[in-house]
Amino acid sequence: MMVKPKNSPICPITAALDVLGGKWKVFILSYLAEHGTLRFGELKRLIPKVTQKMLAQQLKELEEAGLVNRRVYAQVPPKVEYRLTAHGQTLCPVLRSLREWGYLHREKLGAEEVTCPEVSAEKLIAVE
Amino acid sequence: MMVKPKNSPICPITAALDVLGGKWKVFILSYLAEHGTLRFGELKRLIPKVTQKMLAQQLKELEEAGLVNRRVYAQVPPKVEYRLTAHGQTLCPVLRSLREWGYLHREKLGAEEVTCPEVSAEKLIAVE
DNA sequence: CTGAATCCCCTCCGATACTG
DNA sequence: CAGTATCGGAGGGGATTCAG
Repeated sequence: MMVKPKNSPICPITAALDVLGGKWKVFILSYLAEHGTLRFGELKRLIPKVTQKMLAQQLKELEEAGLVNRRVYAQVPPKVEYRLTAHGQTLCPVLRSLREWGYLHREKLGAEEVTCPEVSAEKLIAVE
Repeated sequence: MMVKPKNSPICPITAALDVLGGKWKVFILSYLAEHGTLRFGELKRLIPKVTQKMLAQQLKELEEAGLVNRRVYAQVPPKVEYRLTAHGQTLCPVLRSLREWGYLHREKLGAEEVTCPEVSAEKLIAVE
């Protein structure tokens, strides 16, 4: 009697991207995975280019998705901490995998960029 | 979009998202990882909601990023095949990881929908 | 069949200002 | 400190048409 999905069976990729697709969500999740618990301002500092508005919005969506937990301390000045939920923690392998690839990918880009920046063409001839 | 400042030490996440951030790129890469080689029309059929324009655009960007190889057959009607480059193949673990998580996440969503959505004790008390 | 080119709507998101 | 509210520009991306 499991009234299953009236909707179309969503593919796994879609299911994942629905939740992770935001412009800053992977950053947020990644930093939370790394640091465990972070305050709003700490996240803001870790992701300099995000605006307050977007950070708050993305955090809210992540919370609604059940990936992030929001804890408010009743004090002045306000203090709000964010951390991954148990379900959010299941993303850690994915985030590590992505970050690892990004690291290697960046290295490869760096290797390709060697062909130009500051060394004159003359000096490059010698190589290879 | 894929503008990368020359000499800034980009974090791995940024490096990864610069290349994968497009709306359809993960889908494309995932299907190519699964099928090995696909024609344009086959990709279009596998991702029904993408438009021709976006599919072509995203494929072009992936090609420029060095993740996808484009092979054109000189014949009429035209035939163009896409596949992952060697470097693109290094993404397979990431894609598998993501897809696996999406699958489990989707299951969890289904399970959660059975429960009462009225229960929202969002603030303060956060037990785990 | 594969793709480029146009038009154009509509969402996203940045800047700014305000609140508790 | 941690948000919310509002406005407005930029551009993502959809529909359509043209081309090889």
